[in-house]
Amino acid sequence: MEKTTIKELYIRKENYLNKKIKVNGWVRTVRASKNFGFIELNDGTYFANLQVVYDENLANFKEVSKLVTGSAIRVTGELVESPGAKQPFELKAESLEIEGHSAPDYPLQKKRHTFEFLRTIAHLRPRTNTFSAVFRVRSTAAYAIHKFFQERGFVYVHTPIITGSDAEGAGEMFRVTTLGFDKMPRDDRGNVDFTRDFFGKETNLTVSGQLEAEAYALAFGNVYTFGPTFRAENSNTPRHAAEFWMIEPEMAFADLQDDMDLAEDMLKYIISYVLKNAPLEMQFFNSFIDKGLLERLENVVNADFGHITYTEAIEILKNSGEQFEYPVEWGHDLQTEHERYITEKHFKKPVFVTDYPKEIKAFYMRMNDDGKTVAAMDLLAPGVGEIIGGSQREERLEHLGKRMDEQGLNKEEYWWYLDLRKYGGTRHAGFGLGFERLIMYLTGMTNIRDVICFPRTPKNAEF
RNA sequence: UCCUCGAUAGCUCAACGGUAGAGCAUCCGGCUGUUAACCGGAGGGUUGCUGGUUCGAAUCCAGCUCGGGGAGCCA
Repeated sequence: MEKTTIKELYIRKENYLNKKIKVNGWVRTVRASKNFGFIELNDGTYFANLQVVYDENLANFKEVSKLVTGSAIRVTGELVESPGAKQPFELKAESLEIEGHSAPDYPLQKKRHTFEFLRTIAHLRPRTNTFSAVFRVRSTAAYAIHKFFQERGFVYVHTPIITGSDAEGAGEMFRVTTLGFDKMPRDDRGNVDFTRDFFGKETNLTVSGQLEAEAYALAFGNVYTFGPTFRAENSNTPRHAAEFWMIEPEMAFADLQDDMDLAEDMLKYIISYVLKNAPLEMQFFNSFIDKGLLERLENVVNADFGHITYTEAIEILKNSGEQFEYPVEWGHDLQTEHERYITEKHFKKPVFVTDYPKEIKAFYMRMNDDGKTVAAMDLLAPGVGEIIGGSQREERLEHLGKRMDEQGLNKEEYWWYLDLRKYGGTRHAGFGLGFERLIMYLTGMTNIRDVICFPRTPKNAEF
């Protein structure tokens, strides 16, 4: 007999009622009496458990009554209407095989756990309702991203994980080496001799696939990356991880406005897709994690995102009458409190802030005609702050070289990046979306460690 | 890295200078329809670590470790 999922039973119970079925799953709890008992069974496909009723007719009745939470079992029997009020049906067990016993010290109990504790058992937490929902939504959102870009003809590019550029400018990097730490080869001046290393040069884990994506955009037109990214920053916040996933589209023959249009379309598409394809999970989050979640997401889908320049943002903040901890002044980067005011209080919806002073932005962003600002955009969203950062790239070789000089970058190391401007350079633009931050936004989860299966953060690489 | 709060049984918490407790979980027993089942019993602790103050420290003080929240860096 073919096995059935518990989700299938709930969705199409009329197909199974009063018929013999077979299910697999893990025991959530056992309520045993002298001559019969109940098992709450969960197979990871649905929030609701399947109530299994068993009695002395089971060959292994005594053993079943002693099952410990967490045990893996297979049950065959008839699905019948339940006399109990709390479930529409139940499985009357005819045979129950114990696939894997659980030890008595199984750490998950049927009562509520803190997320902090569950992080210490990251290998078991996917068996809880919350994490079951989080990682199903994560999977759905990942699919939605591919679907969005593929439907628009974007080419999926796998940029390297190991990079030879040691200054992509996006943050501290993890070094990749096969050199032994106890006897590092040294050159004449006592520096580590990387010519003896595996790649013959210093290499690191990537902090961004953007530069490589630009090369492919200037061949395919529209491309996107979607892969792991690594930052060695000592960031101890609920929004940062050392290993995370990032989506980086890049479009040739596109300017900043095209870039923002794409970002807005993409966000709305993903949200709509997840709302439609993971409705149970989204209702769960709305009920137990974040009461205003569905309303907020539906607003985002229906709202036209706000657009202001950095200079306008400074004016709004100065005229707000708010007392900010950090002073508002043209030329300083917007602080978290400033971003929150703009998106949560002033606009009450996602807002693109554009045209930042060149001093506070990366070298590759395109210089505006005013000579003071660059064609950058940050998308600020209520609740999570900066969710997307992007720009139109500097395609003019002279301007790019000047900016690299200003920021003290070694142009020789970027020879191939500069070549892209030399051989048929075009207007082009792109952005980066932190996948985990998107998942946080979609689920209402407030800690990035709870939307990554096995999160890597400073002092934490267990599992 | 800075600021701030915290760490007591497997989990969630109480005890706040005077004998370390409860609920759940676990183990044993009872119970013929349970619903975070119920009833009875049992085991379970170097109170994060190190030092100090005190007749006496889970409790007060210092340092350290780890964790939460906020900030910076950013996605």
